[in-house]
Amino acid sequence: MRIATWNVNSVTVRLPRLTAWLESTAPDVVCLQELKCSAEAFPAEPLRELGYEAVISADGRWNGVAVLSRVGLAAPVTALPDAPAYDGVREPRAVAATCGGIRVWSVYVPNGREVGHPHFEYKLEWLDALRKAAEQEAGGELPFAVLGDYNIAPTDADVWDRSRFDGATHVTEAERAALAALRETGLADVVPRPLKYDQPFTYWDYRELGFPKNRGMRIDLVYGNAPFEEAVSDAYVDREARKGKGPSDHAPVVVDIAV
DNA sequence: ATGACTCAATGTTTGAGA
Repeated sequence: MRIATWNVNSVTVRLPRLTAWLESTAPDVVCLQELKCSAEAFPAEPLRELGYEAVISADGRWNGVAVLSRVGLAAPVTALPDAPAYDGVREPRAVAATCGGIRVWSVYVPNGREVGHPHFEYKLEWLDALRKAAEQEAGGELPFAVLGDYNIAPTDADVWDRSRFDGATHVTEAERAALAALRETGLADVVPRPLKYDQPFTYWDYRELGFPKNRGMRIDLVYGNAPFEEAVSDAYVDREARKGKGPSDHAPVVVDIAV
């Protein structure tokens, strides 16, 4: 089975690239983030024509997540239990489903904006809610993984120049401690191989030639439990999908698993 | 070449992304 995660930065704008990528890559399950559309505007029909069912959580302008599957969608969940609200709103940042014998969550972790900003506290609280949800599922026999845009670089090697990140979000001890707590539920970081260069970056800023200069970050992660991790046969970042006209600023992470 | 930001709505500017 082939499973992928991709922050598409607007599923409506990216639809032509998404459908072409689905046809060329042929994943069985895809976790999407940053749909940036209402539930009504989600392009369910063109995806169905390619054989994919979808479970989504979306409410308009920002955020929005989905799981696409062509191997079944069972036991869908469309919100993270006990997720904190921000400005009084519970944002659509997590969905789950069981697809072909694998339990997956698609997550879009809050950005945090700046250290000390209320959004940063929100990020940490949201990650704690995710940890509690993972505790319920990570210990089972079923292959289980939380895939998505975590907005955290797990190590200093996961950013292109650590000295540029002093005082910034995405690299702090508090954020990395939240990731460590998530791993302690029984999950491991499935690190993909890069197709070029040494580091498997998954995001490059649109500005200032970020991609051509490979000024990237690894912030799109696959956290799998033992049955999942032990079945992984390959994992890579599809940087080809970041090239050309009109890409997302994130590249997909693709995992092949012997299930 | 991989090329100098992009997206959606609050819409001709703003907020967010990271």
